Amino acid sequence: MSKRTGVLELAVLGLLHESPQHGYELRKRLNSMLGTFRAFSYGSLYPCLRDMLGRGWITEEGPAAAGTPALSGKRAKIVYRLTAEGKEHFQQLLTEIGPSAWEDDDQFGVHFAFFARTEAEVRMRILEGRRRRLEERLDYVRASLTRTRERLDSYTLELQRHGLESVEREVRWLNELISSERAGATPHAGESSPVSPTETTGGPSPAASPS
Amino acid sequence: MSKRTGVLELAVLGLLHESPQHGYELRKRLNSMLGTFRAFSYGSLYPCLRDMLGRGWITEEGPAAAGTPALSGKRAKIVYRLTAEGKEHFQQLLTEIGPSAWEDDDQFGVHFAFFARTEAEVRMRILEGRRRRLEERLDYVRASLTRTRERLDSYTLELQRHGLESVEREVRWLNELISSERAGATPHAGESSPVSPTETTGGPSPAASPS
DNA sequence: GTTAGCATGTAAGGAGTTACATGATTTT
DNA sequence: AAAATCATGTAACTCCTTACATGCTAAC
Repeated sequence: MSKRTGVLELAVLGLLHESPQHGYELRKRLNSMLGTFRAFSYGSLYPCLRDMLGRGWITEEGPAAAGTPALSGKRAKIVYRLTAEGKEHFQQLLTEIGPSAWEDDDQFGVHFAFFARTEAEVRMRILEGRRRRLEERLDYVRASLTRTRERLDSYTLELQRHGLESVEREVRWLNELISSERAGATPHAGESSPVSPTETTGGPSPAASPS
Repeated sequence: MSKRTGVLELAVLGLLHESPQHGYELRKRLNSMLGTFRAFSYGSLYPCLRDMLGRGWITEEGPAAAGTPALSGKRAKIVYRLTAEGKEHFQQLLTEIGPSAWEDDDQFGVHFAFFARTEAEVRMRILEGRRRRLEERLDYVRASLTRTRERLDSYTLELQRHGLESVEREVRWLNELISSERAGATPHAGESSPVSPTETTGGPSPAASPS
């Protein structure tokens, strides 16, 4: 009984919620959705699918059954489809959020990726929890930095500075998101929001290295 | 034969290179040095120390032996000290860098933290390797983004944008560092170079803009 | 004299990767 | 028909965390 409480499961549930897929495609969509944020390998995906199958959240369809028509020739091997239990479990995971949804970088990232399916109230809780968490981290690191500044060489100091700025940027990003959420009930719910290619959009970006 | 090729070992070697310490203190210095970048627990530190002991890179001194005088009452339990082999191994790790030194976020971060002890040529190799790696990632993600943009909701898109900007920012940071290195800002090359505790140290600090 | 922090450890396990093994289908 | 890519999977291993167990010492 492996526990599988990881991010992968949530991500797979979310992707299969959109449409049934087979493993190979799933992995590509997964890594493409998460962008620079994270990447998974087959060695974790397939065992995860097997587990989810065992729990009844998904079913698999062999190559014989042709469910969806209008698909070009490509007949994939095994198509995984979300069950009713799977959908329910997904919604539960999205709603019953704990601190890990903002404490853990990965968890937060995946939760954020599915914000379009998340209730506004829950979104706000996650964004604010995340912001609080990062501000605590900033306080702590800044404090220990002022205590030990003189003992650090300039490269280490530079690493610290860059790290701090990364986190500060993420906080600013969260601030904007939170304002946006408060202002427009659901600012972007629809399609094709223009990602402004405006040259200088400030420049957030924390990412840096997750812990 | 546990392999222990991780970042922890390198970091511990580097910290013990400065001065002998006991585990508890080591862990605090570790997490304070790495700042927002990373954190370790005792559950990984102590086994690591045990391993390094077995390999002869460090020795342990019980509370009986009072090596350094002029220490206030605080008699710590076990003090770990780097051996000659340990020092050699550390220098080797810093010099014989492979791609993992720039592919892996953690590895890069810890290597960077010890740049003050790293040869200028090796520093440059790591910085440029890292930059190339990030630019490849940018290309890849940007390409797959333009292919699948319309299929993503606005939150997912926002996550992508934020991630991309994060990486772009790190590339700019690397650019500044590389320029700075080329300009010959090498602050210290040899042994026991005094790190000036000057408040607003110019140092090798590439960022013209003060934080 | 009890809470808080210092100090050292271990067992169990979580979450994933790498490298391998295997075969089908498309492209060149 | 060879090469590339699609597609599925497994075994072994890495590296670290959590939770626990245990005591010492300083502060209130």
